[in-house]
Amino acid sequence: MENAPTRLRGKTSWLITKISAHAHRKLAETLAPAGGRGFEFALLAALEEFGPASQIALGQRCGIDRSDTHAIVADLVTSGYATREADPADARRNLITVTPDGRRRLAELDRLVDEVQAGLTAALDAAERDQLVALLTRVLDSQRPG
Amino acid sequence: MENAPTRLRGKTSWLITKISAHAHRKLAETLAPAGGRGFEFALLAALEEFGPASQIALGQRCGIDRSDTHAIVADLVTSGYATREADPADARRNLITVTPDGRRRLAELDRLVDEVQAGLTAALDAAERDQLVALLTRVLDSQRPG
DNA sequence: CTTATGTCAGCTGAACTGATATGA
DNA sequence: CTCATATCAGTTTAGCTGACATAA
Repeated sequence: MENAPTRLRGKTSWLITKISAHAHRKLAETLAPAGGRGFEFALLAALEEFGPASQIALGQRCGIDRSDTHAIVADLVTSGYATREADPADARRNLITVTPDGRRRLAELDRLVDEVQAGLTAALDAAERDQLVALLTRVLDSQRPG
Repeated sequence: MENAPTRLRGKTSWLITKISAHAHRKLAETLAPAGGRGFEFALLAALEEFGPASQIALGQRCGIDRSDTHAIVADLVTSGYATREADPADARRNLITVTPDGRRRLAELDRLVDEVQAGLTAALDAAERDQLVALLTRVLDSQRPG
C-alpha cells in the first residue's frame, strides 16, 4: 500500500481500517488452528479479570453486541471453558463463570494474540509501540460519548 | 470501553479493531445521506491522482479486492462519476477515467471523510495526530511483505 | 503453453436490528 | 406499567475464494 493515493494515506480512518483488516486476517490465521476467534479471547479475558458476570455486562465490557455475546458464550460453554447458570439474585440473568480449562485456554490465546501483536508492530521500537498504544487508547476512550 | 479487560487494552490489534469498527460506523452514517461508501472515495482518489487506469491497477493501489473493485467501478460508471472503455493498447483491460462529476463527487466525499476524521481524533492535538498518522503509516507499510 | 484481466457466483464473519419472552 | 436480560431470526457489508472467458 506504499503507492496508495495521498488523499487516502493522510486519513487516520483509512489507515486504521486497512491495518484492522490485516490484523483481522492475521488473527484468524493464527487462531484458526486452535479453533479460536477474537471474540472468544475478549470474553475469556473479561471473565478472568472481573469474575462471574451476566452476558450483558460481559459484552459491554468488551464492546461486543448482545447477540454476538450470546453466541460466543454458548460456544464457550459447549467447549467447557465457561459455565452458565441462573443468577440466584436475579432470575433474568445468566451467571457466566470461567472454568480452569477456560483459564488455560485464555493463557494460550493470549500467547497467540501477542504473537500477532509482535508481527504487527515489528517496524516500531518499544517506545513507539507504547506511544501507539497510548494514542489509540485515547482515541478509543474519546469515542464512547459521541 | 474505559472498563475493558486490561488484557485487551494492551493489545494494539484489539484497539485498532475497535476503533476501526467505530470509524466504519461513523463513515457509513456520514456518507449514507450522500449515498456513498468508503470504497467509492478510495477509487475516485486513485483515479484522480494517477489518471486513467485498469481496474486491477486501481484496486491494488487502494488494497481493494478485484471482485469488489469491479462492483464499485460499475457503480461509479452508472452514477456518471467515471467512464469505462476498452484499452486500445490491451484488449483485456478496461480503461477507467474519472469524469468532471466524479471530481466534484470526490471533493464532496473528501470533505465528509475529513469531518469523520476530525471527530475521530478530536482528543488529540495536531502534533499527536501527525504522530499517530506517522506510526500507523509505518505499521501499514511494514505489512506488505509479510 | 502460461499469465493477466475482467466478470460472475457464492462464502464467511463482524456488526447490527427487530421481535419476542420473561422476570425485576 | 416500565425496564433489563436473554434469545432468536434475519440484514448488511467487507473481504475473500473459485471458476470461467478472453486476450497478451
